[in-house]
Amino acid sequence: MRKVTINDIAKMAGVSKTTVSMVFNNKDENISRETREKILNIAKELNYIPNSIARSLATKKSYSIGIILPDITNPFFSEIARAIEDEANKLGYNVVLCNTDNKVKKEEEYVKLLISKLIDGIIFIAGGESKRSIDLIKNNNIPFVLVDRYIDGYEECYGVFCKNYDGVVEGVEYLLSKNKRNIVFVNGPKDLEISRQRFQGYKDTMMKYGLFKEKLVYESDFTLEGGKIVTQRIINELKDFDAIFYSNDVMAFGGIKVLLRNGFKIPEKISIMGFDNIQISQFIEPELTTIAQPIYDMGKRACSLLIDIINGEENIEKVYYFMPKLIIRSTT
Amino acid sequence: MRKVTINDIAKMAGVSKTTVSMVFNNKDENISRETREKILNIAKELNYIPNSIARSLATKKSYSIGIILPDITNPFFSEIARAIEDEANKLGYNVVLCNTDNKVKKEEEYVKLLISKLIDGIIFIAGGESKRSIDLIKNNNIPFVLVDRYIDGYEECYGVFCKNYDGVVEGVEYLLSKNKRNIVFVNGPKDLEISRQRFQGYKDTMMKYGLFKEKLVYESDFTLEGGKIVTQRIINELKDFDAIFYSNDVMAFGGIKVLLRNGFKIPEKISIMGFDNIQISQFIEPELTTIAQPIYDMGKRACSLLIDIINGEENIEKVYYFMPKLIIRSTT
DNA sequence: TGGTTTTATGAGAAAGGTTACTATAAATGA
DNA sequence: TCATTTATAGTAACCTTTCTCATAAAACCA
Repeated sequence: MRKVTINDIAKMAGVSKTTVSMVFNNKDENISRETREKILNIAKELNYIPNSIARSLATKKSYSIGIILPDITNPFFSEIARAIEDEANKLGYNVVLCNTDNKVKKEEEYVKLLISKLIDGIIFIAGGESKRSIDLIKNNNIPFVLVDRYIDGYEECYGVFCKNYDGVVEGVEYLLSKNKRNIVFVNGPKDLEISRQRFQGYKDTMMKYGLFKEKLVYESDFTLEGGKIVTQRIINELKDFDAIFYSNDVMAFGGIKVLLRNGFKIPEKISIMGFDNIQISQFIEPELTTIAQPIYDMGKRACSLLIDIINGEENIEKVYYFMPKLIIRSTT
Repeated sequence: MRKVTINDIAKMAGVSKTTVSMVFNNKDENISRETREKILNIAKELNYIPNSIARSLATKKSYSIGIILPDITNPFFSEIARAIEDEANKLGYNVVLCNTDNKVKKEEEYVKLLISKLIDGIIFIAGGESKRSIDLIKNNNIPFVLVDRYIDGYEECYGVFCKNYDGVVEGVEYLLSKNKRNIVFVNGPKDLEISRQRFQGYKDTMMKYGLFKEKLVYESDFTLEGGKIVTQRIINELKDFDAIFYSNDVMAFGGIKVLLRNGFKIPEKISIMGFDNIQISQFIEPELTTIAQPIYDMGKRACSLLIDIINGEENIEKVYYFMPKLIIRSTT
């Protein structure tokens, strides 16, 4: 049972395949109603599904975009991915998923793969100093959008980001206003620009009030497990601290767990602040106070921006900055 | 700056494109070392990336698989998707992501899309009575594997499932052993076969001890929000209940939250049991007692099974049943 | 040594399904 | 009747793979 092609339909309808193709592509202002309908009927009868691989080869467009991200299992990324996929689907594109585990090597391999598949564009959430991947994409003239993760030295790229610095400043100010003084900051991997930005927000604010101390700063890896481990270290090493600002929600979850297990009262004894506002942060108990990124909007915007670039729209805004905002819940 | 093709390389190397193609496909036992190396060098120099669309058209293989699931934002699915993607990548395939929100209409559209893209196979996590989609896939001879969600009347399909019935039985027995008697059961959408199976496990076990009561059974939709809502109803409507068995973890999270807010002590006053064992269930506080599905293994198996089918392997096991197991934590 | 058979190497062309450009025939209009 | 429009056909191109066939060199034999 061979697959039905445009040729079969042409033969059955007694017309050329050009005509059939035109009908399917709405370039049919010159086709008689009669012919058009005959073709459409035959197509439906045979359950014709166009071969978009062949179409892609001819048009050099695949109507697919790639999305490269560290780990779909991380709620922050799955929410972004969801937004991207929704928007892509709406605009007639589909999405190829690539998990990199923050490995630049994997990123590069995926980039090559995507290029070879004639992907129309890439949404890239970098896992590190991903310059080689970016260069590869650029050299092949593939439209791309960076999301969430800035890449140092590639400021001229299209991107959708969050004002990390301002978000953290707001968070720290809030903790201070609650009379917290020894605020621990759990940073993300420091080879990520977003980590540096978030940390800077913390440092500057603490400095401003003369409260900054090197020993209050910890680093972890944005994972649940990492949050647990670092929190255990904090408990062991620090005598007095009255708040922990985790630079993402996921680490905060791990941390809260360890703290509760160790008998710390939240928020009475110690306040917890997260960053991201992933969906579950309002479902755990106690609910997490956090700096909310508009995750869905960011993903959606990234996708529509990418498709604008693909379509060669004019006057595109190159970079979008979203403003995060403090959401006060029960951990502070 | 046109894209480099096999032709360019052939011309530069002074050979035919056949030769170049053979070199890249390791069908080169008949090519002299000299020629091979010349070709490889030129390719590297020009940063040649093969056009796999053209290759797909010629070979009728795309080395892509589609994964159709309700919502990537749901941790259960993102964990499965992650497993699938890992395995696919390992075997040289990539993955097209499709979120259906349990809408059969969306499923069908995606199926058509995937077929038109010459996808090599589909992993299908059904959102309902998805017979039309399945029929479409079958009629087009696309290899596919059902995961997690059984489809009534399609028992002969390839599939990777969990012994839902047995899992729930084990869970209920455990609750009973803890002297719980009024065990509420929160079922999933009843148009899903897995819901029916899980419910049956509950019903049979409760019946066995003469404890089954219609009013202890509730239905929700497997979402966090749904879990909250149904739990509020339970609190309002039932006077005495000493345990709630949620038929997935996500609903349990929503439920725990509502219960805690309403002053119920967990597990002292009421025990909570979930189903799935998604990653966060061990990170919330209190940690969730649940019936664990081997989620990663199931995804991995589904993918390798699919690729076996694609490769026409012989003697393939058609259906895999994974045995869930009780994991006792702090909510019971 | 000369001629024939193998073997190694690679050329050429078709096929895959579609689009896009050009050409042509028929119908229409002035 | 000629020019224009309308409707459709023909064909090249997209880039690979794959099959068949050709050629030159090497090996063989007497």
